Amino acid sequence: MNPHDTDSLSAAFAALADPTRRAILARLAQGETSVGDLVKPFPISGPAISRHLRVLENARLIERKVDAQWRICRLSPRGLRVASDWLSQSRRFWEQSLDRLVEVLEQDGAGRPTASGGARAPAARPARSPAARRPRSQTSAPSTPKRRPGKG
Amino acid sequence: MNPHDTDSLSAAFAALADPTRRAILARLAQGETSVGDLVKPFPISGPAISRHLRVLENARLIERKVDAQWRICRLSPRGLRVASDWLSQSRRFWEQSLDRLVEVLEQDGAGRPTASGGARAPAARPARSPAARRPRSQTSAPSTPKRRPGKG
DNA sequence: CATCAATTTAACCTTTTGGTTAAATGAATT
DNA sequence: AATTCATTTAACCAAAAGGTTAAATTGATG
Repeated sequence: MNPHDTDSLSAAFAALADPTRRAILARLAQGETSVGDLVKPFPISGPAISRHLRVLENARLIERKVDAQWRICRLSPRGLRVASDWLSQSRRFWEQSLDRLVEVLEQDGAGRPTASGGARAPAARPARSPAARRPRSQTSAPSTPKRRPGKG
Repeated sequence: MNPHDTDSLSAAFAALADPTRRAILARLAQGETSVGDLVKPFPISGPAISRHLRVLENARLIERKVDAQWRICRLSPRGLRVASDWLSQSRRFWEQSLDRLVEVLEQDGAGRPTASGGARAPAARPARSPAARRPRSQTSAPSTPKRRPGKG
């Protein structure tokens, strides 16, 4: 997850988050088409579709070529691959994480994480122990301001 | 693509489109955590994170359980699976489509879609009247024949 | 019970998004 | 040159998104 990828990932997911755009992509999966033909099946105006297409293009999900006065749109594998790769990798990773979690929960339901070996699944959590649960007097610093620092 | 799936797909992709939320997910992949701990690494306020968490929850990407005054967040496989499945399926489909397209382009540049098995890749194009408007050979004839959109 | 601590809700603000219609651009036809 | 068609840009608007601070809520504790 380089900062570079972050950007294009965001663009790809944002583009995919819109049903109209997904429908456009589905249509393009059947073959390249002109903008005008893409407009037809939708109840929204040409300019609206034009902007959806720009979003898809910026996300590298489609490409356009010029054919006289027509702009022919077709799928582009790039953006899709970026998103797909991120997702499948994440999923694999998360599922490992979830597996570890399940393991831990099964083998000791009372739930003290055993910070070593088993799993760091239940990782950071307010330390709650049989004997101790004091969010207040952890050390001797009771002067915590109620208001969060924040900025203006 | 039922309307039901459409909705949750949109939610999942929209949730994934934000880098902060992806960072939260990455953090949760290392183990469940309290909201407070999730806030720490980010330069934004608690309420902001809280809202990100709600978005993730609505997208079924995380779940929360209550532990005293803490809300413990953990990954949820559902939303991720929805998005991942959609993407990998789409990708497979699109790649077939792109393959067919390449095939067509390679085997006959003049573009006879061969509506049979070959590809309906160049599918819908501005269908003009049969003999209407052919682009009379433009001044600087490019190598790729400027056949008018619409079947060749 | 008073109070602290963790989190959410409320109210507000600014930017982005998705839509509209009207005008502009560019290519092809006449 | 004028017209027509395909598409984009411009200007505008309403709703959504993401952020902030202040206040409310809920649980634990002395």
